[in-house]
Amino acid sequence: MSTFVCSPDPAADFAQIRRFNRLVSQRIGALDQSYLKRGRPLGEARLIFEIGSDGADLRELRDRLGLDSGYLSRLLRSLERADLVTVGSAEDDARQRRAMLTETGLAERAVYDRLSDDLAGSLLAPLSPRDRQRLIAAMAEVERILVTGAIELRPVAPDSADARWCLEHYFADLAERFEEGFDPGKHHGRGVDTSMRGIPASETLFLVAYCDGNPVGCGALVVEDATIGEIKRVWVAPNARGRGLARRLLHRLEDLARERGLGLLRLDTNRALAEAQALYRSEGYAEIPRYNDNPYADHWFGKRLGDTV
Amino acid sequence: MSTFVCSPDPAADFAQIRRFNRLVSQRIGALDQSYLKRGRPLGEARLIFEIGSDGADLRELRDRLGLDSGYLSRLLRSLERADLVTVGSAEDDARQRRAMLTETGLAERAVYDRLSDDLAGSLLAPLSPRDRQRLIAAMAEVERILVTGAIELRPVAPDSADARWCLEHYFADLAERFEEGFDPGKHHGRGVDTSMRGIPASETLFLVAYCDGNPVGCGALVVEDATIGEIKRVWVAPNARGRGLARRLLHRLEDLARERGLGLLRLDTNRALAEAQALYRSEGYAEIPRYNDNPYADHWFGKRLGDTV
DNA sequence: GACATTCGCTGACTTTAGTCAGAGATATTG
DNA sequence: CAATATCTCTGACTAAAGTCAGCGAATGTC
Repeated sequence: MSTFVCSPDPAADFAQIRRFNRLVSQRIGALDQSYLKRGRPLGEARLIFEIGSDGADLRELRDRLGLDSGYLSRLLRSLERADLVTVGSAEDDARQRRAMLTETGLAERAVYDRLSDDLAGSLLAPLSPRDRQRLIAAMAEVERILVTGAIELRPVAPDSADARWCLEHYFADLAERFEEGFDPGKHHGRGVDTSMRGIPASETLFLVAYCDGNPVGCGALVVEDATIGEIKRVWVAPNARGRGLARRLLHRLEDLARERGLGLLRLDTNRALAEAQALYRSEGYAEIPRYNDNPYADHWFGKRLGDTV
Repeated sequence: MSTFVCSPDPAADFAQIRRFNRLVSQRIGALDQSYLKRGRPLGEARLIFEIGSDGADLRELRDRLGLDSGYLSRLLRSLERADLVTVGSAEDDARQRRAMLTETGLAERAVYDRLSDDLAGSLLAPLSPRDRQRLIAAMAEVERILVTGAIELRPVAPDSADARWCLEHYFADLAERFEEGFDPGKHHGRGVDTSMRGIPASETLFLVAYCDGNPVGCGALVVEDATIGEIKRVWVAPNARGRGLARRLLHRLEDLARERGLGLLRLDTNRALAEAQALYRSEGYAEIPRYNDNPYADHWFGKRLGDTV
């Protein structure tokens, strides 16, 4: 692998991206549109697609498609008239409404699915098997990296809904992976527990990684005193793994620690979490003696900050 | 490199393509649109972009953007009113008209160019240098393969405008590459000359490779008698090289020869054309003694058909 | 030179997309 | 229970996109 990582010519990169954008929106965008129309306004077609087989709340549809409330209402009326959709009230809140596809609507959606496959097929058809394989691989790569770029880290309150959501999944993951199982109530370090046992929130910085508004990972920095911080709860959702997100979270937490003037970061980890240990070692964390009584911890790591600033 | 070339699961490939389409049209298409609007209807913006710095015939614009004649006219009127475009008659045919950007229009287009770069930059900005490099490479790969897939081979009359266009460029290429230069008048084999010197067209099958309607390569099969054919004029435009197009042309010509029941294919080539020789050898052509008096030929190749059928 | 054809233009039209204000039903809060 | 907020729907609107028939000028054809 070559050692220089920056492209020698940013203008060439831009040109490549522009060519790509142009080609893809021409070839795929245009085809997509005409394929998906089926003699129906595009807005309605997208709606059928987006409602999906399980139905969807109007709120959700508006958010996802970026539609005006009135406009969406009108589109749904039109689809109702065509007997493709029914709109009913939600059970818990009669103000909210939920759109469902009818039998006919489901059939229509199935057609869209097939057309979408046809489109994919039409891209692959003229290619040699070798090129097909390469195309798929390159598309997967583009997708992976674009999605990676769209993930952003935001500080949130440790007791916010998104933080809670992440922690629940984190704990469920741990319960599966630890040989001894995991019970979040058994040990509470300082801060960042779902219960938050009285530690002031200002002492805990909680980051959530969002992709298109959905949380896909988290990480916390617990400020223990003026010089020492603890890294906790670094977790990445299964569908977001393989993108270096854990490392990104770790870096950001370290940056935050440096901003606060902390000189030492510590963390503990379980023997089952091999990748985590590898990550910490590769980031300059060295194994240190036990510094807490976490029953689930098998290894303790520490890293001095400041020297790398 | 793995030996199996077909993906084990076509449905997974389709799913990958659909995910890609979705992501790209969402992320790039949407951004593109909002970037390119600049408070102007999208149609007008695209038009400014498409007219380009050299101007464009209305015919061409309609084809490229898929616009109705009346609609295009109206869009241009609107741009003329804004002093961005002038529409004048073509020199040779006063019915045809040509749109040109004014000073202001050119400036406007430059802004679009810059915005397009900004968009590219916004995709790269959040990425690590390593991911940037990978993204560019993967985009280039997707582009290369998609374009390759869009190239189609069509039989045309050897004296058609497109065939002539290819041959002119082919001859110009040869003149540059042959040590001894090249004068198409000096030698005329049977068929396929620009002049066509009286050889019945039915004896010559001429293929042109088209990409988006533009010729990007050619190749001919001259049927010499009931059993022997000659491959001639295999050429690929510089901007379409590196996609295996020459091989594709050759394969198609061989298929045509087989359909006609020919048993032997021959061809000659100049010593300067090393890649061509490599191609022919890799396709099973073996060097044979001189069979014609072409003054530019240094090597003669032959391949028996039938055994590979 | 008459005739048909091509090319772009205009007028009249429809459809699609999108916006905004307010009405009406339902839920939440004090 | 009243006030307030939330959610969806309707009516009235605008802008953009697209379609179609026919006109008139320029060109090619017989």
